[in-house]
Amino acid sequence: MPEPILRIAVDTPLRRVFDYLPAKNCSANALQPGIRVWVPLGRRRALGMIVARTTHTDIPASKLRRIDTVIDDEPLFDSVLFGLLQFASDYYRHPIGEVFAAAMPGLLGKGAPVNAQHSVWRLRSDASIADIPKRATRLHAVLHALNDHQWHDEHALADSHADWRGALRDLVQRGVVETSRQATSTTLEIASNAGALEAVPIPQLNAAQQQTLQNITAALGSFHTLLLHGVTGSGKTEVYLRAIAQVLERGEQALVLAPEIALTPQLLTRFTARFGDAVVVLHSALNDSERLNAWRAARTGQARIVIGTRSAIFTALAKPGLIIIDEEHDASYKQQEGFRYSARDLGIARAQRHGIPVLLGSATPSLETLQRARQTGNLLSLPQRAGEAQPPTLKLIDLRQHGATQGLSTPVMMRIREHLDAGHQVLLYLNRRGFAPVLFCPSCGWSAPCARCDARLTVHKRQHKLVCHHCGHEQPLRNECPSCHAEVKPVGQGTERIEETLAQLYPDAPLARIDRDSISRKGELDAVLARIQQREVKLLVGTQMVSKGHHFPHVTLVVILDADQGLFSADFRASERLAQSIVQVAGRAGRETHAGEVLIQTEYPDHPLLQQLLNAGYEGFADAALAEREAAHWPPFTRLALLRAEANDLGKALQFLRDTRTAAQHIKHGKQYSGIQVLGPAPAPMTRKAGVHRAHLLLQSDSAKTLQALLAALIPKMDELPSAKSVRWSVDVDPIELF
DNA sequence: AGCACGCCGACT
DNA sequence: GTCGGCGTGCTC
Repeated sequence: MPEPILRIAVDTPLRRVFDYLPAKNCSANALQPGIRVWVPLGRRRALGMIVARTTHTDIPASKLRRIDTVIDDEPLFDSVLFGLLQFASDYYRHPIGEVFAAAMPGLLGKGAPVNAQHSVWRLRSDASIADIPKRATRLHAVLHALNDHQWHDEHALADSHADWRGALRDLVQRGVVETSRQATSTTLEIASNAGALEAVPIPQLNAAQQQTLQNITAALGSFHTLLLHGVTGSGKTEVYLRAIAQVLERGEQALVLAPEIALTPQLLTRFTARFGDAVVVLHSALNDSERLNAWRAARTGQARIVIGTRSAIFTALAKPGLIIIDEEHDASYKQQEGFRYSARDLGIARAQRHGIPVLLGSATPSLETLQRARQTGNLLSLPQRAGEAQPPTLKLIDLRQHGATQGLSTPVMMRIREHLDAGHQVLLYLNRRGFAPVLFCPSCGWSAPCARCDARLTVHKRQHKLVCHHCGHEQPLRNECPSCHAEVKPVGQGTERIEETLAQLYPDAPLARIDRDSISRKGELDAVLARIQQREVKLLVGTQMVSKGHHFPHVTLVVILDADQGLFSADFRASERLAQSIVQVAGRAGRETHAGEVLIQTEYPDHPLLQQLLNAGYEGFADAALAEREAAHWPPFTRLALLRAEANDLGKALQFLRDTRTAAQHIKHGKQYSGIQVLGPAPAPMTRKAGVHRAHLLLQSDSAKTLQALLAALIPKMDELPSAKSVRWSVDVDPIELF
């Protein structure tokens, strides 16, 4: 009988698998899909994942090599997760080996055992105990404990002698005792202790929360995609906690995804206060072994609740019961380089494969999710704030009518004063860090450019630097124009400048700024948040960082300093993002007893987007935006794939994409790919970034299926194009950034 | 991605 | 005379 052939995914950027012969002295049954192996690849050894067994290969026998070592004795991923990863590799057109590598903690990718291990010892069968002197009581004490010739662990030997470790070391050295490592067995606790740990009373659910929870409970046990559209402060988290308690009652696990920025200590405290050490967290601050331990705990079922960021969607789970994706609209769920997956979309696919519900929560759902929920009817709403809190009132401030000095209009300045005088806190939002976005010469019109990007340098006054926010390049701040030697001026507003202006206007009000420049370490953010909580800070200015996840219960006035950045963008998603930002920031206001006030500064108060948002809320905006998307054939009514190319000169990138376009047209002619538009190629909006020139080709399709079929045929052709050699290119399926 | 091979410039 | 620059090609 011929030897089986193993198809193995290796961690390389190659879009194919490799065939190998079984390892020597290895039972064929040990080689199952999902098992990791070490294989020779070229001149190196690589970690591979068995994806299939066959009996036939087209690879000539002379080229076939043998698996080196089999790492696992059971598959790392269960069949559902394994299938999901194969699907993801297919769907996102990313090399399968890299997909597997991305799905496991780093140490597993380096060959670490999947199960926790501990040392064990036993008496060697050929041991000659007679040679050990009688007076060596320490050694004999340990030998006595080992006299049944079985493997013993630390617990079994610890009582034998005070220095049992030293004795074992000696016995191993004498060749009397042998040592090994055994998998640490774990017991899956099915009994739930949900609620038992809560020291503080569990809040009562209001009627809407109760209804929502009932709907989620009813969905447990089968696949549903549920959208929980709950306004800020409506008590989504409490609903999650109650739903999770139900999942634990069923003896199942819950997987909770959140954006990194929303994984605040407060949120984690809420989970651990309710569920104790049943919770594990997977976030960026963990080191490799902590991450592996959390992952193992989830896989064995010891951890009943897993909270994590994007990549946690790949956590192996012993008994999954519910997937929750909080802030599902957040762009950070889409990986923006390499394996460009969406954790939200894979979360839905995973739930479907497990036959469990997935709960997508947001105050500002993505249009994709909203459209899906409207079609399926699985829309759960929490339209009101929980408790006493009132919704904030939104008002536009017409900058053409009022003008602004240093970015602040007169009505805004007055309202800030009034709120401060009433003893309240004020939050100002500006999504632009630094002092000013441009350093300008009024005499000759020069403005400081980045040498490597098609962008202006941002003025950072305090650090006395000019910084490119796209490539990180820095140079000293200058006062003089390099071409005409006139004095140069910072133009426009950044958070640093607003902070300075506020300090001058309200010298009595303690001030804090929250952006990437003022907060470098996570601890600093917590410290500032604590000062705000304790009302030591009265004025708060910040970027996106302040708009996500944090609660500012004493803030009664929110000012959106510049609403106009997203109004006229070429990117069809810009208006959605702007609406989400406005609603999210507005949600920071008035979360306690005082009603909040939101002032939005704009040059375009009549803009339909702002009008819809003010008059009809996020739902009204979404209706209008969806109608626009449908008319313009944008997602969610079509599907996109973006082909990006970069090269040291733009011509090469464009030439490659023109060749790609020709190849795509060719494929389209050969088969039935109606409903696919090939748009471009075109230079990227910021063509030169960090010294490389970038261009795009966009594929737009009526259906995901045809788009997939076209990509499947097109990508191998792209690999073979001669013009591919001088460019770096990548595929982005369901892109969210079109540049 | 690694990792080699291979063919042209500045150094002990 | 070598060390080493990164273009090109291959990995079952």
